[in-house]
This record gives sequence, structure tokens and C-alpha cells, in this order.
Amino acid sequence: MTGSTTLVWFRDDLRVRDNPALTAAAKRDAPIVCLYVLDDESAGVRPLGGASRWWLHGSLEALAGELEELGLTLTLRRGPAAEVVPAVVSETSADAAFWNRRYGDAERAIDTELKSGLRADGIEVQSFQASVLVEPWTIQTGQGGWYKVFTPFYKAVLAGPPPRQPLPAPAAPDGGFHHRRLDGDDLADWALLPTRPDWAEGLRDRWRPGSAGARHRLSSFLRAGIGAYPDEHDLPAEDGTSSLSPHLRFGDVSPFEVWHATDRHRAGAPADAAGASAFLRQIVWREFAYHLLYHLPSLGTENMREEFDAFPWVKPSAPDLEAWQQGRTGIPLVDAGMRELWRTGVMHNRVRMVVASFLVKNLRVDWRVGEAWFWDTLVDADAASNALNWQWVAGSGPDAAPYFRVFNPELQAEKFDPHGEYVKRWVPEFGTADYPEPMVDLKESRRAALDAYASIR
DNA sequence: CGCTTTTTTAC
DNA sequence: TAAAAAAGC
Repeated sequence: MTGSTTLVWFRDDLRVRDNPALTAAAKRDAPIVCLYVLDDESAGVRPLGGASRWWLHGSLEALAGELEELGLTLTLRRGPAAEVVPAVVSETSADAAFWNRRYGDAERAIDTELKSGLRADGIEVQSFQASVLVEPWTIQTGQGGWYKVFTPFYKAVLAGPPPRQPLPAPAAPDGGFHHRRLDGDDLADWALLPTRPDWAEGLRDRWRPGSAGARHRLSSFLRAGIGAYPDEHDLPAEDGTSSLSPHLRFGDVSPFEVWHATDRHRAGAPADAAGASAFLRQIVWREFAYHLLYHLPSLGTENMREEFDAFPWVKPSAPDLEAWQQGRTGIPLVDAGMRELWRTGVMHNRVRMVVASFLVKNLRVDWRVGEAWFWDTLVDADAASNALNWQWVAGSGPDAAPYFRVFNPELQAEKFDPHGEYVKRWVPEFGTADYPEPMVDLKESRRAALDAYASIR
């Protein structure tokens, strides 16, 4: 196939293993161009938050290294994807362009248009399933609709065909892949890493972005963590969760690898079977979020229960909002969570529910305000899961916790952090005169929240 | 993936 | 009299 070139456009799939687009490109006997596009400009595509940009830098660096081992080069370009991708196709005279699918509304619109435009020019375009186990249009209720409730969705996923086996990294042919080295941006020039101030120290301590870090984390979780998962995953002081969420977000590791590694472990270690099943159930929550985002593109911006459009949200004062963001509410478990988030780019899931409930119910702030803060500060910020979880806590979503379920942060601390270990770690001044008084009375604000809810139902 | 109040049951 | 269960938000 002389004269031909294949473009592989990397997006949320920053890995060489189980990357169907890359594997398909490797099967064509043609030079391969590997491209990543930083797109902060396309209408409707939400620019990545600060913590996610930090992660992206690390994942791209790792991906470039892995491609290099295969004899391939990662080219970086910046701009609207709808312009950058065709420009690279024509610059390289590529006759094929492959990518793995994404599921957000604006992203799909861009990809669909690119696909038809390139095909009209005679380019072979193929997209692949790589980031979700179950594509949102492939699973239906008995009525032929889409699922709005988790449990039936979960059962349908388990009853359906098993996820395909992950693909190995493509093997370079003798003499290595042909590849094209193009002009591109230097990763450093994208300034994804913070400077002045450098707030990323805690992130560097906590994480190793990239697929080697992901696989290391997956195997240590299966070896040492999954047996205790049912008992410990809800305890924020323990390292009881997988910590794979940011790796899954950027595709350092594929959900197919996670699924099958866990499934194999379950088969070989009966004592860990309960933990493995509970963990895979969480993986299906991620699938459910993508399912909903696809069928409800406004999941991140609109209340899914319309009655919440009339909810009397309180616009927070700047100091009140900052007290929540910076962990100075005077409620120890809330402050611990918000400080863990700021420092490490994640927050334990149990505590995410508590801080969200506090913002949305005790402070009666619109869930979108919290969603935006998480978008900026979480390394695992994901349009689907972030939106679903905020709407779940707010009570405005499909299959949501009813609004009247108000978490009491003091009781939650007694139940899930009984020795105060987590609070002590993140709020060392708790118990001293330096720690602020609660910014609201929990009992009174709960009452006010329930009254507000009564006004819309 | 709640909390609180009320009612019932078990000493 | 207190623990457990149920009900309502």
C-alpha cells in the first residue's frame, strides 16, 4: 500500500494496549500518524479543569513513551478538532483515519461530521468501541427504551454477552512500524502543569498518570485490596478503593482490562469473590453514567426532574462558597473531604456524597455549582459520572436519592470514620481554637431544606 | 449509598 | 425502659 498513511486520533484512550483504533491501524501495512488534539475551542466541548489538565500532561507523556517503544511518534496539535484533524489528514495525505468513540453530545457531533466529511473526500474512516463495556444504544429495556434505573440496567449488563477480551498492544513488524514524524507542539508549551503557584505537589505524591501506573494500581488492588473491599470501601481513612477512576477517565487502562483482570481474579480466589463482584458493580455504575449521558445529553446542565427547575436555590455569598471549597465550613467531615480533594485531586466516594449533600441541602446551593468545582478539581472529573452523581445527591436526577435523604455529616463521621482518623489526617486543627464554628446549624438547615423541597412537590 | 420521629416489641 | 421496627419526610 505504498503512498498510504493511517491517522490514529487519540482522545480518551491514552494507551497502546486494548486500543482498537491503534490495532486496526497496525494491521494496515502503511505508515501511522498518531495525533492528540487539545481542543479548548469547539463549541459545546467543555475545556478540561485544572486537575484534569495536570493528569492529561502525565498521560500524554506516558503514551508518547509507549508509542516510541513501538517506533511511533505522538504528534500534538491544538485547536478545534473539526479543523485540526482534516488539516493533518491532508498534510500527511492520509487515506485512513481511525479513532475510538466518545459519548458526549458535542463530541459526537464533531466526530460524526468529521466522519462524513472525510469519507466524502475518499478517506476510510472507522471508529471503535474502547471506553465503555456496553455502548449506550446496544442495551434496551423490555419496552425498547433506555434504562433510567440502575439496578435493572446492572442486571441487563450481567445478563448480556460478556465484554470482549482486551487486545494486546500491537506488535511492531520487523524493522518497526513505518511512521511519520510531523511538526507538532511541545507538551510543555501547553502549560498543562501549574506554575505560580504550583499546587500539584499533593497530586504528584498521590498519582502516577499513564498506563504503567494504572496497571500497577490494578494489580496491587487485586492482590491486596479487593478481599477487604466489601468491608473497607466505605471507610475514607482506609485505602479500600481501587483508585482507578482517573486512569479510566483518560483511558490509561481500558474497562475491558479492568473487567477481565477482576473476573479472572474472582475465579482464582474464591475468598475475594464478594469483593470482586462488588467492585465490578461499581464499574457498571460508570457504564450507567455513560448510558444516561448519551440518552440525556443535558445530564450535566439540566435537572432531569423538571420540578427542580422551580427549586428555591440559595445563591451563596463568595465567602460561604469559598468556605465550602476550601474546607472551612466548621463541619469536620466536610472540611476533611474538601481538603483531600484540593490536595490530591480525588475525594473518597463516601465523603463526596456527604460534601455534596451539605452543599445542596444544608446550604441549599444549586448542584451545578458543586459540579463545576468538582470538574475543576478532580483528576477523575468525567462528564458522565460527575453529572450523574451530583444529580443523584441533589435528588433531581433519574434514579436519584430522594431529596429528603439528607446526610448528617456528624452521624456519617461516627459510622464511617469512627476513630476520627480521616478527619485528623486532613483537619489537624480540629478540636483546637483555630477550627471555625459550624457555618450553619445542621438541624435547622436540614429543616429549611425539607421545607424548600415541600414547596416544589 | 438517610435521618428523625413514632410505634411496637421485648424484657 | 430500651431496643427494634416502621413510617414519614
